[in-house]
Order: sequence, then structure tokens, then C-alpha cells
Amino acid sequence: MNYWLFKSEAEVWSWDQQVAKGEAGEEWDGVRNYQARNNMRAMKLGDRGFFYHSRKETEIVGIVEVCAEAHPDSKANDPRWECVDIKAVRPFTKPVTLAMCKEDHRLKDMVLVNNSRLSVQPVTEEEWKIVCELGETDPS
DNA sequence: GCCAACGTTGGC
DNA sequence: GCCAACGTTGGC
Repeated sequence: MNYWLFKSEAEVWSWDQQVAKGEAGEEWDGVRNYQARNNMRAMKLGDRGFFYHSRKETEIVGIVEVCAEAHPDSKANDPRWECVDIKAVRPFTKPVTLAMCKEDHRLKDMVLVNNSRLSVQPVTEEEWKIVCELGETDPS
């Protein structure tokens, strides 16, 4: 099992919209960055990810699960771009803000802290547990 | 709303 | 293949 982090501006695609999709999930489309795409290609069914609201709230608000592995982005007119489908698993009891991640020295190597511009990021198992602990949320 | 950081493009 | 110019992202 691998762990990831998906970023979205709440105005564009929010956690609430993701939850509303239920078990069916939704394509994580619109990624036009090779590094982010390569991360999605590496994802397996059942992998978990954090759902992060960028720019305005800057906080991790929920946990999602990969429910379809990488396939062509249906909204792209270019076969280079692929995406996975994700579905909401559970919200965070307490959202974990970027500031909280920056303050916790155990998370100093987290991609979110060091490379704020990458929209789909890997998260280590260690980081996963720490963030869930900060958010008082079941990491399973 | 500003601007730093980063990625991409294209001229040479 | 280098690098300047440009566009976008996202924290503040």
C-alpha cells in the first residue's frame, strides 16, 4: 500500500464535491505536469491519499482511495495525460493545516512542505501516520 | 493581489 | 543543448 496527496483548489473541486460522488468516485483530471502524472501512473487500486485544499484553506481535509488505476484523461485531447479515479473514504476529524505540518519537525521532509507546487505527491507511511495523528483521524 | 518558485517553450 | 522569456501555481 502506498500513500499520496492530491491537491485541489476548493473553488475548482472541493472535498464536498468529492464526497457527493460517493463510491463511484471521480476522475482526478486536469493534471498537466509530468511528475504528477508519473505519480498517478505508480498508483495501485486501494492506495490511499490525502485530499488537500490549496491556496485558500491550505489544509488536509480528508482521506481518499484510488478506485481506478491510471487511464487516459477523458478531458485531455492529448494521450500523454493520464489520471486515476479516487473516492472519498472519510473526512478528517480536525483538518491538518499546512502550518501544522511545517511546525512538526517530523514532517520537515514532506513534499507538501518542500515543494508546494507539485499537485500530486507521494507521502511516506511515517508521514501518513503523523498527519492522521495530528488530525485525530483513523489512518486505516 | 503580489510575487517567488517552478515548468515549459522556442529562438539561436 | 542552452537559456531567456513566458505562463502557472500557490503561499502569504
